[in-house]
Amino acid sequence: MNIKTLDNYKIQNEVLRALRPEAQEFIQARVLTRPIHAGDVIFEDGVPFTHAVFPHEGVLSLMAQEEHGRTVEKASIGREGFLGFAFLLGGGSAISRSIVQVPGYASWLAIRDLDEALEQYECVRQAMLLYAKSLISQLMESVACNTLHSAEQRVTRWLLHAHDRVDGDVVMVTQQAIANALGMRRATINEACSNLQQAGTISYSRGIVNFIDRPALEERVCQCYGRIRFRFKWQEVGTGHSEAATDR
Amino acid sequence: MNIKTLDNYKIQNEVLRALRPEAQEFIQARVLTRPIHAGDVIFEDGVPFTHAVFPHEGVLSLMAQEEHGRTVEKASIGREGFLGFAFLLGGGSAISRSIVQVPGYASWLAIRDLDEALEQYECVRQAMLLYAKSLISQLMESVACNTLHSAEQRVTRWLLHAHDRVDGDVVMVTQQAIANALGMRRATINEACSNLQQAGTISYSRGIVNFIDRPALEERVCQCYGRIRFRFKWQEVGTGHSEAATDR
DNA sequence: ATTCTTGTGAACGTTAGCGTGCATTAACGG
DNA sequence: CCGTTAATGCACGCTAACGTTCACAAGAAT
Repeated sequence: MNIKTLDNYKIQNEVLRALRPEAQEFIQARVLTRPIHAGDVIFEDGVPFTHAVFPHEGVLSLMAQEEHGRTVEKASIGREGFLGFAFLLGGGSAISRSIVQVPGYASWLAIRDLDEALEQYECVRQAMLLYAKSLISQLMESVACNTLHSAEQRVTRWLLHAHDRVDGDVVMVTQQAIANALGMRRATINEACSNLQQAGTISYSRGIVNFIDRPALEERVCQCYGRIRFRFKWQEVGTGHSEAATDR
Repeated sequence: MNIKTLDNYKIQNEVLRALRPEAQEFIQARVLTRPIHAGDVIFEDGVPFTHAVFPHEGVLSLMAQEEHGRTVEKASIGREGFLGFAFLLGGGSAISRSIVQVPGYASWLAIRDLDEALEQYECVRQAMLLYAKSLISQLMESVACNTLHSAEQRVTRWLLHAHDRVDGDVVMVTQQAIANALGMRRATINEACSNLQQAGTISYSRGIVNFIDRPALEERVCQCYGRIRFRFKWQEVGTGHSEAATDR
């Protein structure tokens, strides 16, 4: 794991960006920001939290591990969220193994500092609770999507979420990684990606996926994608308890 | 929907039971408690909250509805939780359609009163946040389970959860209802239940499921069941932010 | 230049669960 | 008591995804 820290970077994490300036500065002065590399393990399952992690670019996956070696992503986290919400809701340990699925960079904040930020700035708790709610929505959609929708739709959804979480139109990810995330065979992913490429929506080679025609991708994906996006967008705009009846 | 209220009943909802006596009395004085019947719609998707609902017995399902008529349960709620957590986390409307899957009885608390309880008693917020965390765990397990495990294992898990949420060894539920909850055909459920019955673990007839050999059921179910149970149990015992590193 | 590793493409037979439709039986309401 | 409805049992062919294995090519390492 590369431990070199970044000196100059853009705060792209949306939870951090939603904070009031003074809270943001407080946290900014205490975080450690560095690149995250594909395959890095951020937390092991059950290990006590030492930090909260705020991705600015890239994708983290909370992975479920099956006896027989199969895996699935229980949830994925990008710039719209952070890792460590279990601490916020009243626990001391990571809720599952978290790994880097798409490289990028992220900020580490020691739990001690997070605790202080929570006490000092109400907006921190509020932003984090709002993300917890969005996460619940994401999870609910995932339960439904994983149960009801086809392999190709799920691959498409995964790619779109990944695209949302990086700058530009290139996502660094192999078919094997997608297979692990979706709990499918690589062969199944291959077929889906091959279809998408032939349709001219993406192109890819050796772990580099290019997004060519996003609108076309969005037409192929199931509604789950849009619903999850909407929740997160709404979160960005939301201001707390005062929303109208459009909460879906 | 039966509107007759219950005069005498046992508070079996574990969120309510976890509260300090004064908070429990405050809420107790304001709730309306009545039976819930299979098929009742508690909230429609997107409708503004009017109440939080605390089941004492029975099962509520948050249902996802697909274009083609297929459905799945995104989450299920029994006496270990409550309906309305989205309000707590910062939203005004139901996050999805909620229906009664297994009959029982539940307490309704007006949002106005809930708000007051949250302001007056810290333990209310704490208990509810802890449930939110458990719910996230439940959802994560469901994502994994729905993706990786067999129909029979999932049926078994569903039945065990239902059993946990009623008194005694009888669960009122039809195969069709289970099929809707799991997003499968009734024929698939039929086969699974038939196997379970032949193995002597349950018996059933016309919407009445009898649990005969629970240990045998627990041997057949996937680990997802145990993990979810463990989270909820831990929640009951938990006292907030002070847990050791056994949070899994 | 040559080996080695990693990512991709494609093929095999297998199977769990699907969509459908129909028969049977228990309970319920008049 | 009987007709109607709801719950269950089962059987048909079908297909999406599975497990496995092999081949090939692009980079990386030596």
